[in-house]
This record gives sequence, C-alpha cells and structure tokens, in this order.
Amino acid sequence: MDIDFILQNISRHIQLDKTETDFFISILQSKKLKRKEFLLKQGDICKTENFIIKGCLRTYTIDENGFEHVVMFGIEDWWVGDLFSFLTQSPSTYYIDAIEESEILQIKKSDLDKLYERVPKFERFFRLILQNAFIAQQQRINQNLSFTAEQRYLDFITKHPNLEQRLSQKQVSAYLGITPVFLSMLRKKLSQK
Amino acid sequence: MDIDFILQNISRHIQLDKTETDFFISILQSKKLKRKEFLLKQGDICKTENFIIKGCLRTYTIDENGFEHVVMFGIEDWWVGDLFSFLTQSPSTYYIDAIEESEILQIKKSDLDKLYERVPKFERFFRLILQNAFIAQQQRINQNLSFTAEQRYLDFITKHPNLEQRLSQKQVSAYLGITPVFLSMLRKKLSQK
DNA sequence: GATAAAAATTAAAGTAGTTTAATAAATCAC
DNA sequence: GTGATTTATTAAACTACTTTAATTTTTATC
Repeated sequence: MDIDFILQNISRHIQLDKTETDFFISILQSKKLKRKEFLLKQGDICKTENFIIKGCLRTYTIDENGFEHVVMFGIEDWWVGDLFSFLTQSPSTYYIDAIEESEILQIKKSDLDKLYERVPKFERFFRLILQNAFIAQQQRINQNLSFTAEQRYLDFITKHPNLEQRLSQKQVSAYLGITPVFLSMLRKKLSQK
Repeated sequence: MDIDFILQNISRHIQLDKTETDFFISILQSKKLKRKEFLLKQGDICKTENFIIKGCLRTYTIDENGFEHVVMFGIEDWWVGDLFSFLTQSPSTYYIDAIEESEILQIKKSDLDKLYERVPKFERFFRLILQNAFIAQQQRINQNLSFTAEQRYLDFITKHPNLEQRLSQKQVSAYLGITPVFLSMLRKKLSQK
C-alpha cells in the first residue's frame, strides 16, 4: 500500500520520529473501492476515518423524493467519512461511494483513540485539518446564501479546476443545489458568451 | 471578568492543573460590546478568537446588492471570529457585530500559539470544538441543499428553541437564505395551521 | 411621551430555478 | 459491436421565492 503519500501529507503539518511513524503506519488499513462501490450507507455506523490516496468519492444524502444532494467530494489528499457517526458510533445519515476506482487508507476509531494517546501531536494534525475543512465549509455556506446558481457554478469550476472533468453533470448539480436540467441550461448560456 | 464560565466549558473537554489554568487565564482579555457594536468588519484582520460569556453575536457578509447573509449566530458558550483571517492574518470577508449587549473573552493569536506550546492539551480542546462546529456546518449545508425554506425554518426553531426570540425576523431570514417578506408569509401560513 | 426610524405585514407582479416530457448522446454489459 | 441503461439537451409549463410598494407595528431617541 502506498504509505508515502499520507506520510508526506502529514509532514506538511507535524514532524514525526521513526517510532511515531511506525506506530501510525501500523494502524493504517488499505482498501480499494471499485466505481460505484459504497464506503458507507445511510443507517451504517461509520467505523473509520478514511484518507484518499487515489480516486474520487462523494458524500451525499437522498431526500424523501429520491433526489441526491452532495455534501462533499473527496479526492486525493483529503479525508472522508461521517464524523458525527464516527464519533458517536451512531447510524449515519449519509451515503459515501466511489465515483472512480479509488484507494483509501483507513483508521478505526479505537486505533485513532490510541494514536491520540501515544502520539499527541496528532491532536494538532487533525486540528489543522479540521480548521481548513471548517473554513471551506463556512465559505460554501456563505456562497449558498449569497450567490446565484450561475455564480456558484463559476466559483466551483475556478476553485476546483480539474474536478469537473471527473464528475458527471448530475453530480455537479447535486453539489450546487440545482437540477441537472438547469445546469445544462447554465452551461449552454455560458458557452455562448 | 467572569472566568468561571469559560473554565467550566473547558473542563467538559480537558482537565487542567493549577499552573495550566493560571497560564490560560493570564492570556484572556475581557471585552464588552454594546448592541450593534462591531467586533470585526470586512477588511479588518481578525486579531482574536472570542469566547462568548454573555450575549449574542452574528457573523455575516454584505453582498454586492447590499443584502446581509448570516453565516452564523453565536451565543453563550460559543466561539466566534473569522478563523481564516485569524490564521493567515489577512483581511476578513466577514462582519461580526453584537445583536445584544455582550461580553466576550479574547485570545490573541500570539497568545494562542504560546498556549498550544505550553499546554498542548489545548490542541485537543480546539480539535473537539472544531469537530462539533464542522458537524453542525455540514448538516446546515445538507439542509440548504435538501430542504425548502419552510423546512429550514422549522428545523431552525426546533434546533435552537430560544434563539428566535432574541433575533429580529430580518436576521433569521438572512440566516435561512430567504427574504424577510417571505419569512413573514411562511410564519403566517404556519400559524394558521 | 412625541417623533423618527426600523421592522413586520400584506398584496400583486416578476423571475430564477423546477418539473415534465420528448429526443439525443454517451456509457455499460455481455 | 449491439442493445440496454444512464446521462445530457431542449423546450414549455409551472412554482417557490423575490421584488416592489404601500400600510401598520414596533423600537429607539431625546
């Protein structure tokens, strides 16, 4: 399994010695996901935090009318999972599946608890990760309140320039909070400018 | 200044000894805000993280058409500030002001950095705070995608039962992402049921 | 406690985005 | 490679929410 990738990510935030690194590696479990394979389904308990080494995943809900709403996409170098379900070990409200063939590294809750004890620096690491995630989410909330669908779409493609190609329009529209039909209309309109 | 309130909050997450507590207290600065007084304006650099002891604050933006959009309300026991501006010491995109006469405890960035060094347990503390904030924001994003305005309003008043009374309808509507006019219509409709 | 200013209500017209449905294009499975 | 399924496009009718504007109610100020 490709451990270097996650170690490199971690070294951007904290410095680990050999023993700490070895312990960290020892709790990682590699998993491969085929396209459309589920990592988590509504009602499941989220047992692991998951670092994406390769591929693309989406976290989404299905509403009472059967429509999907994408809470986040995750690509290489990001963490995915349902944090609430993970922390409380209660059933999740989210689905998570792979959009592409993907590879993740998993940490079980009991192992993560051990990790925090044995290597307290990881408190800092995940604090930093969470800070970034919090800021990104806050910006998205603000944009959902302030922007039109067109502005949100334009912001999405400029902020994540290579992501759109990896997604279907249906998935992008479920992230933006509009229908695929309307996204198609927007794209047509924008291409004519 | 009322330190006990924040110490009590902290003790729910981490245990501090006397020296650690004393150091923590030494970096706190108390500030009172009058109604409508600003804690932060767009373009300012957010110099402090702020714990609310008493009162109610709102974090919001003003769009190009002059409309306000509320990213969050903060009441007793919550932290407010623009995390991005705070971390990068760059100009903020948000306004933060007091909806009621309020009292906050402030920590400067340089002091917080010292605190993390001297009392690493605070890495854990803020990680836990951020986890909760992240989960709450993710739920809000999901609801903004999945719910109608009426559903969002009903969820807001059930989730924060005593908050609505402290806010004007204009502020609630700016949080829900609808106009005050439409919120008024919704409330009328719901009261007739 | 009178006056001004801000917030809430109501109604009517307008619009951004949805829904439905039919067609075309792309992807999937064997 | 062919048929089946999913995805994207287009157009027309529809609706949740906005805009404007006039009136009433509440709050703030001296």
